[in-house]
Amino acid sequence: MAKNLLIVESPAKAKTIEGYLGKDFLVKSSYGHIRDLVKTDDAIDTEKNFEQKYEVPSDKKAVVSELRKLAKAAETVWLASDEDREGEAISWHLFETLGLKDENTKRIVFHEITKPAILKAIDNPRKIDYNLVNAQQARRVLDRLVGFELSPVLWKKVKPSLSAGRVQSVAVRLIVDREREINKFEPEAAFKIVAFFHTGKVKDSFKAELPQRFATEAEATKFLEDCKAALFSVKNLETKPAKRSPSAPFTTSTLQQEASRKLGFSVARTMQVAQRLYESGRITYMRTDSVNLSDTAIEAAEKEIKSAYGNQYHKLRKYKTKTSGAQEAHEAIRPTYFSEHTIDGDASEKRLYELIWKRAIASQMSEAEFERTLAKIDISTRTEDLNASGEVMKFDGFLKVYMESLDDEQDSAMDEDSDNAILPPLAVGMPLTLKNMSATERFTRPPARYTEAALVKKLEELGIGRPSTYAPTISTIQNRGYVIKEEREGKSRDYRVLTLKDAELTAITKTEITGAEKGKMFPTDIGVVVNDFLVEHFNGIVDFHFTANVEKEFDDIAHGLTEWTKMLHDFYGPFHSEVEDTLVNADRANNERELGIDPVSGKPVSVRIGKFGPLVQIGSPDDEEKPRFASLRKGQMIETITFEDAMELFKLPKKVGLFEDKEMTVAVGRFGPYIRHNSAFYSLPKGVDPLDVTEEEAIQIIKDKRQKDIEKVIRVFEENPDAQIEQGRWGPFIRFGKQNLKIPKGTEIEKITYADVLKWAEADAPKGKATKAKTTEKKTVAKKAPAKKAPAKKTTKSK
DNA sequence: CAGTGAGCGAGCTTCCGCTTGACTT
Repeated sequence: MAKNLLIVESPAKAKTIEGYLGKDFLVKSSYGHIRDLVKTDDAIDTEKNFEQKYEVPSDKKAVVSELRKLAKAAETVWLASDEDREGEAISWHLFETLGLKDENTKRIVFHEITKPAILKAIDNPRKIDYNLVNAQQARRVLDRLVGFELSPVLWKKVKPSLSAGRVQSVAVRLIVDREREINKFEPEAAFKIVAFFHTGKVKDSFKAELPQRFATEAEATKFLEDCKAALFSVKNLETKPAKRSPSAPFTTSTLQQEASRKLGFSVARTMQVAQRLYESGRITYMRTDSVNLSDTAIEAAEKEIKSAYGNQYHKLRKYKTKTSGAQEAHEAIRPTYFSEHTIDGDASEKRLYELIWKRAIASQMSEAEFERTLAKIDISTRTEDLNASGEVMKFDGFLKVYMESLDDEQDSAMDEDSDNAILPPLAVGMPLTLKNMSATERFTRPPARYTEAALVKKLEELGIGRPSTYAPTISTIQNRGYVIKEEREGKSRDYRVLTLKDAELTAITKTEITGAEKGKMFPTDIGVVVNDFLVEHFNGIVDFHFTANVEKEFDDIAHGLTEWTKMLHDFYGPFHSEVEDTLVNADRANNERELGIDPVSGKPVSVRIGKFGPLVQIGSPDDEEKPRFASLRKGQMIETITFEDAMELFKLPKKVGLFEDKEMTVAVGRFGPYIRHNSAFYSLPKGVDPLDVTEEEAIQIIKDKRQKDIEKVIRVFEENPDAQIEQGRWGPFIRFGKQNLKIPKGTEIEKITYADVLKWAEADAPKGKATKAKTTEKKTVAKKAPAKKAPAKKTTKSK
């Protein structure tokens, strides 16, 4: 048995460290936290100084009992969890749960997994820092109190099963606020002047722009008219050197942002792929807020840069974390071996690795150097000057490997086409020939909607959430139905273009699509209702600075300046009163709004959240005649729907005629417009307006769909017409009544018999019972598991 | 992907942060 047991948080880390330490050390992992507050409402006794009830969750029991056994046998136990609040608490929980003794327990910390760092840590052991542990307890207890007191208020005042919390509710608020800014936004039009000149040789033409814009078409026209007979010349030339520096290596948040922009990954996908790279030893730990590189990494990068690109490309750089609240328990995300420019693996692993490699390498490279030229062009008939700018790269530096892409926000702040073209040789006083000039009507743009990654960036700026929770938070707010990531169609908009060419002025109207979105975060009506409710009654909690403020107090606790229970008392007293008060006094929230009066019945038309989502309604339940109802469609919201749009909703579902003696009905569902016929669904092709589908068109759509279905069938089983092999998206599968069966790998399709199908269907039917039986040790678990299953399934299915 | 839309009421939901697999589609 080894003399020393060293416990870290992650098994991959344990493996690496074991290699550094040799035979005397057994290195094991706790797999994160091993204890947590019990899941029931009595986890914290607010009357007794916030006394907590902890338990080892069932999935951690095996880990804990193994560690306990090993700890008993070891001479010394080294607690090597991360050096941050959570890590310190993990060490403390291990100490308590494993029944460790002070005299043979040592607490050590390191910020990088390198041999010198580990050895140095072992030479400098310390004791558990109870101030830091208390700070974590305060954090944990506060989050539980907030989450488990606010959520039930929502169940009572809005809808069951909703949730609220210090992090998720602010994330939703950001999205709701942004949506409102966009709705409120009124674009302003202005005419932008762009001209193309040459110096005699037509192929040397270059672009110039007027820095100011004209508010009206009349002013723009006047400008172009003035330019008809004008003489143009170079008035001023200025050449300046410019430099661009590389970005710091990746943290979790910046990796998520770049992977989203450059690879189109969701934050969850980025983390999944990064996890695989980490586990296979390709990269360092992927949940980090630090931009720091270890000395060994900096040296390795230097060596690689010098040998691959030359000495002039290297520049030693150390980065400082700007994010407030960063705990820097790890290194930045970097490749383990800089010499590996690419790796084996699937496509997404390769692409993400390359991104990480390039960013880390570039962070140790020299600046890119440019020469930027700005030319001012005189117009003889006007006082304004045109600007032309060009950029020549003198030295590529880090750009040889890595170019960071721009955010949407930065994007819209910049001119769409302010490219860095090359200017031909120019001299002051040189006359210029105008090729053409245009005045194009351009509109100011509303603030950009959040992508998942942009939301993570914002949360990080506000100090809300941690690297390990960004991706889960983004998932939570979508799973709760507060926000939805989707595609929305834009609207077309006309704009004017005036062109001056060969001393002739022409004007045309063009059309563009504006406001189309893909993969952006939109609030849902329920998200809006919950947000407004929380802002009205619990503004302190959903305030953007709440986390930053309590973090300061946690820091004070960590430094021994504040008693953690006092901090919680001061918070909980007023908070709990607010909860009580809201439960008694607040109205139910459904964001009801009256839109107008139905001209046919004379009854009021209103919109609100109903039992099954947002709806419009004509009349009220008090009327003798029952009210009429219709659900809102994709992209429509309670807050913004117009009376006209609401009235349109009552036109569907609509009967369009008969086919095979059965009625055909057109309606709009969750996945778009469809025809219902004989209890089957046929979606309408794109671009067909559900309101004016004719009987003939509907019949054709049904026939087309049937034809396509027939083409998909590979084989039908004679024994049962409900059993057939079909070509699916990912290959053939068996449709057996309502069951979809996988075909086992290596099976020849020709040889499948009906008996096989019956056998596979049988095997497919009952699921997941074996695994559940194992976890029924505790009464609470046994009671909860089946009850949980049923409603959870329903909600996921109804999406 | 329809239909529904009140209120009654048992028993359920819920937080954030630290880690991986074991699940399904």
